Amino acid sequence: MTASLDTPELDLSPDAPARVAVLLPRPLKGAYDYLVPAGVQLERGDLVIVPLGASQTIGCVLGPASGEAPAAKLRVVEHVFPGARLPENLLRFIDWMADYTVTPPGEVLSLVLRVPAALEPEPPVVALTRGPETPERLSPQRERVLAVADDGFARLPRHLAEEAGVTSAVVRGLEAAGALSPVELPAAPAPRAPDPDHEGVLLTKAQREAADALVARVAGGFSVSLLDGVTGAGKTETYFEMVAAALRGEGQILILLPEIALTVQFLDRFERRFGVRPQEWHSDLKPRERRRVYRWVMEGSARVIVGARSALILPYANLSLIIVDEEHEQAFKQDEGVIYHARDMAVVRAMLAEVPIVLSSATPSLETWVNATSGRYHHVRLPARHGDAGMPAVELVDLRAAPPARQEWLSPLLHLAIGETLKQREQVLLFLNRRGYAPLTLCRACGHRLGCPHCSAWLVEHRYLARLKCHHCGYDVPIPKTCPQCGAKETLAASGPGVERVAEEARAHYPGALIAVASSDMLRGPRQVQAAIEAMADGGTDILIGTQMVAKGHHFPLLTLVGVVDADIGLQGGDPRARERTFQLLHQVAGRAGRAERRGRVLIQTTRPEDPLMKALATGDRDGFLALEAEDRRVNGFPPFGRLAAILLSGREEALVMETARRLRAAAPLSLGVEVWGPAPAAMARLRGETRVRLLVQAERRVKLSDYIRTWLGLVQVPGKVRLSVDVDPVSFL
DNA sequence: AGCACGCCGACT
DNA sequence: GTCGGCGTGCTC
Repeated sequence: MTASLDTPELDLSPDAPARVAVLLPRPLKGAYDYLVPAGVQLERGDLVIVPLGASQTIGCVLGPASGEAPAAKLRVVEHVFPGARLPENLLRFIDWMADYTVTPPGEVLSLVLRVPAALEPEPPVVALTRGPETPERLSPQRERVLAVADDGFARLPRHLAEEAGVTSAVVRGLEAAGALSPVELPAAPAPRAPDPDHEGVLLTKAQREAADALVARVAGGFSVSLLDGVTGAGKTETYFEMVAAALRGEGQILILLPEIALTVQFLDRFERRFGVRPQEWHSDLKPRERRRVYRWVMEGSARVIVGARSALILPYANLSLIIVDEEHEQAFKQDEGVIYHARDMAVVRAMLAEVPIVLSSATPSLETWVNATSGRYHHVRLPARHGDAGMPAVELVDLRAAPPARQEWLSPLLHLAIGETLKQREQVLLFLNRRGYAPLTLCRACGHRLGCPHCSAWLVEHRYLARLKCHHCGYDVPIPKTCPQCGAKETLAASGPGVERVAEEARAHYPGALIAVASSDMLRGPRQVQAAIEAMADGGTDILIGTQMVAKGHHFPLLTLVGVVDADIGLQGGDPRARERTFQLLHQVAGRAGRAERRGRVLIQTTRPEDPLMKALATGDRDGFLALEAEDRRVNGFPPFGRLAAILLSGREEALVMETARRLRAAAPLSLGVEVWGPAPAAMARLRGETRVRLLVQAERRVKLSDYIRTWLGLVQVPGKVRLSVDVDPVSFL
């Protein structure tokens, strides 16, 4: 409940009202000062309502006022939320994150205080029971309602009306007449805590050892562990033992997952192990659920929270363990608003809360791997399960030596393998990370290429929908009959393959086979995705052609052949991190082939089989690949051996954006160990009609990059029409 | 983030 | 002659 605080008389006596600094959830420079009403004691972390301009806002007390604001401006704190105090380690985390990401602290606070309604008491749910009165004349409708209500049970008005087959107006009328009485239903009880001993688990010896190593960190203060094991080695079961150990103690456990799409299976597994579902936190929660979970998080009664990256910034009353599953996933990077990497910030949060954190992956990010091999992180390895056929046989297919037929994309070798696999009545997965039919359409008469009018991107043909689409802004037009440049008829030709086009090729070659395409635009919504996955798992599909949505998670027992149609996608452009991403993705895709009893086979089509990345995929030498990449990064001063930040300028007026970028570049202070590159067109130089230019700051590890950037940006006036965003540790280097 | 103030185009 | 476009600046 909010305690109302009356506005005191202006007090000029020696014991004038205290002043506090209140951080507001807005991108303001710093905290604002407010007066504290007499008799009220405010502590750091208290949540309050304060006046701001014409309205009110929630805020968080940081401590004594700075005293910089002129006394005449000061206004008085209006309300305080009792029992809603942000813990000190969260306040320090907000500060740390704001500093590191070059964001106003108030903007970070706004991430924490996204659910102000959770601070109010939950609105009671009112049900109706039979009341003392009985109206003299009863309509048939009213009689039916009372007949239902006569059993004495309390019902929601909506349910009562439904059961009696009347409108809610009848129910309201009876309530007004006293024939029905309102009763408040008790608030939802706090969630049942997961039971660490719900189900005994049988772990292999290796899993037991790994679990013991993790359990030993519980309650031992801050530590970082990398749980490193191939898909199927049992990483989840292993860290569940650590969760169990933490549950036996006090405190809350946060499990971060890269995306909510994977959580359904995860929640099932959790429930099997611990008897109840954990609390979920993601963007799809309904407002009421969101309020509840938030409150339980703040009270400490939610013991285990599973969520996407935003779950990191909830006000846990007593955090005791953080787990980041699939830590290498890019989905942990938030790239709008406050730009941060949830995995990195999770490590900081663990440090400030003095609790252990586990990063789990089969293909760790280079940063994490370097930290683990250098001894900064504990490296807990989980070998493949005994008796598992393990990684499939991976072969590289040199597209230069044995190219596909003209206007086809599957090489003779791959076709041979597909034929053999189908003959064995086993399944094939063809992986191509390109939606649609063709990534480019060009005119054979004049050479014109069809691009998006708003973005610097080609329009992608979707033949199934008979449309051209921009995959970056949603621009979408029917496929034109004539060339928009020269007007020639029937000269537009598809260039390059997308999944639909590979499906066309497969249909032509294997007329009897059941062929399905899995890409986000062919499967609308989770239900269709689930159906496609089930069809594949049940053997109802012979050849599945899919984008990266088929790369992860799903187990297809009959799938023994994986063909990577073009392994070179993503390696163009020269972004050093693209290599790491490509390895992770293809390694993951390769892991779909084969299971316990049948060894899988993977054919990777590439024009560069001599590339160490491709060789490492073929030999399964992940650590060798990472070591090479790490060396390359070290030599070039790239992360994690150096620091990077990207500064993105965007706006509708190209000339102004360019001019501002050049001015900004010219103003960059000279500093030892810091280099500024650019301005250069951003990866997507035009996006949704805006010009985007970027500057890159590269610094030695010892340099405090955020300080440098803050100083620098303070020197330049950026016009309002130009948006500027800072991305510290960008995921893409270019 | 909201919200008010302030200078240039299409309307009663 | 006004109504209103959103660019700019402020909120303790």
